[in-house]
Amino acid sequence: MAKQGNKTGRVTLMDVAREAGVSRATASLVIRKSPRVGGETRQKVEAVLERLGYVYNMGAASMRAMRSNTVGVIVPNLGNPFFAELLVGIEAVLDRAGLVVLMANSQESLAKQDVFIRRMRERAVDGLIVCPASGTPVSFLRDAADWGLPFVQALRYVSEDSADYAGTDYAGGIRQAVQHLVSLGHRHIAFVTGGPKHSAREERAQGFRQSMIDHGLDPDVSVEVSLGPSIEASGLDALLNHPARPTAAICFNDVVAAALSSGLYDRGIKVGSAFSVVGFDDLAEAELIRPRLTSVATFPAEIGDAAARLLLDRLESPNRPFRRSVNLPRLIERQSTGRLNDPS
Amino acid sequence: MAKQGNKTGRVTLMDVAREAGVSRATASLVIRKSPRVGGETRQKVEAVLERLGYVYNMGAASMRAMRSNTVGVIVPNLGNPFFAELLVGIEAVLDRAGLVVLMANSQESLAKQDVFIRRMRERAVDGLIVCPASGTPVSFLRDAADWGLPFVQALRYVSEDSADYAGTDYAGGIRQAVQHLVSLGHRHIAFVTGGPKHSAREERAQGFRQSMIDHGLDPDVSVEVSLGPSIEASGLDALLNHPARPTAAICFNDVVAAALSSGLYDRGIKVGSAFSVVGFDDLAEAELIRPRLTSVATFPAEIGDAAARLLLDRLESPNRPFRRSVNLPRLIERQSTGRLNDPS
DNA sequence: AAATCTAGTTAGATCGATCTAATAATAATC
DNA sequence: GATTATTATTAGATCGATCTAACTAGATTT
Repeated sequence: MAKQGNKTGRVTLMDVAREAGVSRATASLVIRKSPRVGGETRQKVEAVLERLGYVYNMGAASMRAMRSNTVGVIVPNLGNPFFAELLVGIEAVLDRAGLVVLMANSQESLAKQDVFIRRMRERAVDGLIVCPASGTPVSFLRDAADWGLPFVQALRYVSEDSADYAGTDYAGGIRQAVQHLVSLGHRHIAFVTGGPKHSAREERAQGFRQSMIDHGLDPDVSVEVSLGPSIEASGLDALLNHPARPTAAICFNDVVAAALSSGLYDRGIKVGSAFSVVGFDDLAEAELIRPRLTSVATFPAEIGDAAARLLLDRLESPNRPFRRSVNLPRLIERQSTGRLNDPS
Repeated sequence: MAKQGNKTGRVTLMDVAREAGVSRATASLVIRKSPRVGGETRQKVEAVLERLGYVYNMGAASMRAMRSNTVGVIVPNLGNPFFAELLVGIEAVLDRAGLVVLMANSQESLAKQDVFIRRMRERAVDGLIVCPASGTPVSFLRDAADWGLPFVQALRYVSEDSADYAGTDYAGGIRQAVQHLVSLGHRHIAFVTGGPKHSAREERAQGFRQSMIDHGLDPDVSVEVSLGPSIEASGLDALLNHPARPTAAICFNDVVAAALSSGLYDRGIKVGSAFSVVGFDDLAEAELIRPRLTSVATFPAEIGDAAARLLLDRLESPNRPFRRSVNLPRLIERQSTGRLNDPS
């Protein structure tokens, strides 16, 4: 309880050593749980540790040990529950490994992203998990390599083969969605997208094209809308008045799908019968909106889990070859998709 | 570009000093933007800084300077978009102040919360913003004070007057909801709650009781449900079969409200006409579900903003008296509430 | 011209841990 | 019984910054 009489008021290893009648070095070995210290000494030191309320000073330690037990995580849009879930998964794994998360929200800004990475380097993070902001240049990965900074890409990649990557099989997810709609009789299917451009979006768009071609259908029915809480009228018009007369739409993500679904509802178009909508990500809201949203579940927390594991593995052996961890998404059929009515 | 030949490979202030032909001390003054260094010298050093790709070592600095420019933030449930938004607000303010966020998710576990706080102390955070897990003892604040750790409570408080607090006027929000329902003709109103117990929940419950009493109505119609993506049947039964025959419900938060709304929908009870539902928090989904959810907006990002400012102020002057920053919530009327039909 | 002031710079100690290499004490081997 | 291992411990250097207090050299005052 009684504080030691050094300047800062903080209890240091030196205080502990003095009090326990051992050297700093021995005290250090005790807190690091080294087996090279005798049982009696260990107990004595541990008692003092507890009694003085000693708290490890990671800053001092990381200076010599070259290990901060801290990891940086940068997401592009924390306000999106999808990324929040990703963070949940990452945090849970790193927590169990005794690591702490330095978190930052780049808001898709390259400038911010750069600043955050610098701040994290200043804090000597052991590694970085980043969902790269839209437009991140490839030099990004080269820089990280130059700095010797272990680096995992999550959800999006800048380059597939020069860093670890954890994501999900976006194209495969879209394929399931197309397959589902086709089996319900739909032939004219639109892809509705929006927001910033990046690999995850590109993969979905490509997956859509390819799946449509595989089914012998027109792959060019694509509509771009601006993202927001609700869909703007022009986007809805573009979809409904599209020359291809789509009867169903696959959306880039659930936010777009929810906006589309409520937009259709407001125009009196019955979602699930008159028009089918498939979302992507399967956020909690997919289950809550009515009609319940059919969506491709991507399990963001699982992806976060995988990303964190990739990083842990790399910290353990920095020179292992790069890996890709690709989760398999799964279509969750609900009420927003239905069998195509014969046109009247 | 050319790396200096020290052991770790890292460019240090010493390298910079040598290269620029000045002392470490001067180089240090330059990076700290001290006015006590000459213009010519400054430029020379800055050029070298850039050329060598110098990165500040916060760990080394914080050891002497007693400042890590790092702040810990602990939330009880990151998966809830409400807390994610709070985090967005906190992060934005701290980012602008050049501080970095150490983030942790306590999942309402006191044990985890304790571990996280220790880890943050180990990393010498300058301060802490915490939404205390349910059941956090008052000793918590005393400990923080003992450790000299600047501490802000967000959304929930353990004690009102022994630490800063940023939250919202929960009782006032509930009052608006009651007022709204009463003005629509409702007389039998239920309060639907769930999840862990804490000050924010208590304030809402108290606010409900008081508002009902003020309107001369029965304040005791309260139903507890278990939180989850959808509402369990027993909770719904308890509400609908309640002896007081409520015609409207005010929910603890939007997650409960959305679950209730869809539960009612599934039983064929028209929300907004046959039964009115008011949510709390006004998450994005309030706008997306159908019927659109009437909800009390609490602007979590704003609360995060306020919490972060409180912390910044306290870091600046550690001995100022404690403050409470209470946001004013606002009822957003949508479609889930409607005038009471005359009972048939 | 001596004394005082100011602005710019710096050597050396220091923060709190870890690492290296050495040492002492005991046990195992020949 | 001398030599080699093994185990437990430690003194002192070190990581990379900041702080303190001192020291220039030139400008200003007396």
